[in-house]
Amino acid sequence: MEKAIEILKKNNYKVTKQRTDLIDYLSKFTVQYVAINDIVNYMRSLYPGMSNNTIYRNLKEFSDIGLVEYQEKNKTLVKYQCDFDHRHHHHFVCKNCGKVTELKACPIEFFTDQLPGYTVEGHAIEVYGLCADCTKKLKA
Amino acid sequence: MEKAIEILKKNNYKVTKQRTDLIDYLSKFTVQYVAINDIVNYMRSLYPGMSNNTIYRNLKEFSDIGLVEYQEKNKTLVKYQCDFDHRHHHHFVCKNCGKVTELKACPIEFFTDQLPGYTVEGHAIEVYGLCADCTKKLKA
DNA sequence: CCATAATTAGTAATTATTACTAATTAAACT
DNA sequence: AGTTTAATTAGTAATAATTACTAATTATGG
Repeated sequence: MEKAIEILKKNNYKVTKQRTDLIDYLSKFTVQYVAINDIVNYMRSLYPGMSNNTIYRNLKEFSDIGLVEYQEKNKTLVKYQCDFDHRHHHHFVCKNCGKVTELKACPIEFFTDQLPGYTVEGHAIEVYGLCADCTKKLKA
Repeated sequence: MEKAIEILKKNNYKVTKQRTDLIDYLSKFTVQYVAINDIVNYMRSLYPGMSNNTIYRNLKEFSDIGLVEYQEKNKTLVKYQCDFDHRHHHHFVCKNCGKVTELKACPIEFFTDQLPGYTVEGHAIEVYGLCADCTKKLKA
């Protein structure tokens, strides 16, 4: 939380109570995604007239500075990014329980090797299936 | 085109003129994406009252049987998949000209190796940047 | 040609996101 | 602490994208 506030300040964003409450809520979602719609409902319970604009804008800004990640497959879901030291990584998402596992190793050279002369600027990777726990459960 | 019709039949889909006209139009987009909205406009020029339902449903069905691919990053864009023999592949998308380059080699083991006990069912990969032509042009 | 199950048209509703302006407020500076 | 100002938010509305529903139509198999 304090770290997140630091990051806000470092990027010249003002620390408003809407933003701290939003971060506080988001921080519950580090290993699973939450629907933007749920965020809207929650924030409206704190700030009855809160506008979509404010929420969508903040999520986008948080994403820009690495506090938040959108699910690749479904951009209406977001999660909190708490591992501020390792911003570049990818995700495995369990289809059964929704748990997200971070994938540290990234095979981007695998692709750049196939693209001589190209300028590779970015990439999106997401892996789906069943986590170890759900694999066990569903086989029993 | 004939191959696509075959695939439709093999999957027990009826061959309607709407579908053949849709495939005919889609077949122009093998190395770049087209907006679903453009497809709607085009199809309405042939069938004035054509419903969204019909177009969205057909695109989804075509995707299911491998005739069409949605862009990962922006699901409002689709392209025709003509290489029916190599369904599994990924894409490089040029941010400048929109040209799509197929990536044959796929490093999924890179991830499965990091996920002992997990069941990996699928994955989405997309790479972005400048193609070789645009890299040359933009550096001059 | 007939039967029928799939497909489509036509219309409407819903969901998700963006746009705009006036009011408010955090932060910087006296 | 008060003042300034640029960023942020509320409030409202509009737009974009997608899905839902039912009656009419049509491709396909017999």
